[in-house]
Amino acid sequence: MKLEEEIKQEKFKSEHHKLMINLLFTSSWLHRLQLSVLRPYDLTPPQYNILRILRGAKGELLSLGEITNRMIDRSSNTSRLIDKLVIKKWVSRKTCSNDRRQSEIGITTEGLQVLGQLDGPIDSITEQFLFLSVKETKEVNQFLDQLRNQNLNQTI
Amino acid sequence: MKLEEEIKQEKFKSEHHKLMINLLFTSSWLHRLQLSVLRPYDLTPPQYNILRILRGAKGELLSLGEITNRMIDRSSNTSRLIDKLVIKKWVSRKTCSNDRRQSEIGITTEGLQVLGQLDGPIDSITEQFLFLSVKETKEVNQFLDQLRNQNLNQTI
DNA sequence: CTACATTAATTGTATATACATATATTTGCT
DNA sequence: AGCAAATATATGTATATACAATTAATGTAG
Repeated sequence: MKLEEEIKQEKFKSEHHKLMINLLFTSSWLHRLQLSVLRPYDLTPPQYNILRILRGAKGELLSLGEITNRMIDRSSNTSRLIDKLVIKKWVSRKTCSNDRRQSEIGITTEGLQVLGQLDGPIDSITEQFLFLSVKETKEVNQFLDQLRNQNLNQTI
Repeated sequence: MKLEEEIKQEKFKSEHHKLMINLLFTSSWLHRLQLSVLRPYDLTPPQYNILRILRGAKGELLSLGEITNRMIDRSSNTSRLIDKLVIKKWVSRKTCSNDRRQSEIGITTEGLQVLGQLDGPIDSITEQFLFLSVKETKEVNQFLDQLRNQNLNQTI
């Protein structure tokens, strides 16, 4: 369905305005898709994001701040998210000995196993994007990167 | 900054995978932009969305379900959001006399006033999109509409 | 070396979503 | 009419974000 039908709005003020709403709407849809894949594994999207970041670090331990910097949603409350992952034993956290304000966070073997099981299902979400050519995909990526670099966003 | 720099990830598995992350990341950025504009008016994005829907109805009263259908975020808990807007006196709600299960919800004069004050600031967010040509904007819109209509999403 | 600012992380509280369940009303079947 | 199914909304509880404030450790200026 076109966005107009989805949200029952006959027309938008401009094509640009529609694009803004479309981005938010589509991302909400994508978020629900993620949820449905992660739910059987007792993971939420931000928790999954953290596990992916830690796996990507290839054994290197990361501080909480470093994880936050790498997250898709910057406003995540990483501290409490890590708490929950530690309880599930998918993540380890200990105080950094050099700087005792920091913590050293890593993914456990169990955490890696859960991620492994999820790789397939998550890839199948990515496959939804394959109807776009690589060239088109690059163009949309470039557009999004540019969008975030207009004047106004300096203030955010 | 390119997404790679934003989330400190050197490279993505594919351009399509980057696009998926980019959509989520950019929408989160857009969300924070909205928050910063709405905050001085004591509104949140979903509450603002509801006011916009009611203004768009041009005086027609809408049921709670109808509002939900028109929202950007379908999983919003409209019932409790309306509660808060009623408390602020920006929205009115009464039981529908024909079908007492439904409610008839409308925007108040005060609600319209708040919206009026916000039109400028919100438009300035939309202006961030103007660096794209109308043709390109249409293409991205079409892409997003198509994306949501691949096989998998039937299940969601 | 002490006092003050800075930094890293945690915590408190309000708002919102996710999902299941409950309540009230209406519809439809016999 | 009587009763089950369907519909519209509300509520309970867990998770997460938003923003402010706090705590603990470190850095630094004098």
